[in-house]
Amino acid sequence: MDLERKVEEFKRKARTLGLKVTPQRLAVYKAIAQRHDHPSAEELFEELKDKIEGISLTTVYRTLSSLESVGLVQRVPTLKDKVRYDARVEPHSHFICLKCGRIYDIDVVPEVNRKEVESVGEPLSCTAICYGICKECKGEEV
Amino acid sequence: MDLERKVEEFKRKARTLGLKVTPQRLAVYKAIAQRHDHPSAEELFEELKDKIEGISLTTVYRTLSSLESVGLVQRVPTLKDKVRYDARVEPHSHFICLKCGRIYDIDVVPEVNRKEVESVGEPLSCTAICYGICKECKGEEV
DNA sequence: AAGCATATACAAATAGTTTGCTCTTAAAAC
DNA sequence: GTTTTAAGAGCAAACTATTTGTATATGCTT
Repeated sequence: MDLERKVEEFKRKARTLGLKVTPQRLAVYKAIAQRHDHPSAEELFEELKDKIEGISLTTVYRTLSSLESVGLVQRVPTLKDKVRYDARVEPHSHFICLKCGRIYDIDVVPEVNRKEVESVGEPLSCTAICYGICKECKGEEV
Repeated sequence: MDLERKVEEFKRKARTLGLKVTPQRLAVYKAIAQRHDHPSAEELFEELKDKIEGISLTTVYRTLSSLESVGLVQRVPTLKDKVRYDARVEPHSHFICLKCGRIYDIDVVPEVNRKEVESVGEPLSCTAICYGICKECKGEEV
């Protein structure tokens, strides 16, 4: 889905759900929808602070939290003490590089033993995390 | 594997790897090995501060970090801005309750499309995260 | 038993995130 | 289009999670 369409869908969905479409929110959403590196609030703010006048780190935090609450973005599981977000909300998985820490998207939905999962609770979705060394880092090892 | 044996293995492995076995480290390891709720440093400290004289939060942080570096404990992926640890280092997966946030162990190793993963890098291990509502929370919903 | 490298406690620094309050603005109602 | 108003934004300050500096203490090799 291209950016244009994602943004239109964003506007429509946000308004339907009672979220005002402000320039700041639009900017945050566009920024995150264009990136595939699952940025943190801080990183998004760094990208936007010079481009968008009148945007604060607080707003980025609040925006991400609003968008998350209506399902327009979602958090990605990490090993670090920092929250990262993804505008891609369809089921997919991640590859975490153990060397550089980068998180890549992978188009994979894991197969798991349903019985085992259901022994704990009712599953709604399932994602995989693969740990390894990314090609970028492999290249540097030479 | 029972606790006794895990602790012996811990002592042996730690010393081999150049980590001194101190009362604090032993206490932290025992505490985390007995729990299955993937505690944070703070939570372990809360559990230990009255039982073990002379243990500080700083030590718990440094201990976890040392143990992690030699593979005696590992971090568990979360959505929060807080690091959680697991003394169970064999491959397994997790179930995260979307209501209470608890993280359960599940004995599952996900099947994923290897080709897709390898397009990003060289995978070393793979784990699944299932999101849903745990039985505990289901029970309360009545 | 002694020596030394490593670990510990404490306090202070840093990083990430949230909150309170006042001012502003998107968008619904007119 | 203007008005109205509930929701959003900015700033500063509070809070929570984690790390670091430094002086003292202690496992463990010899």
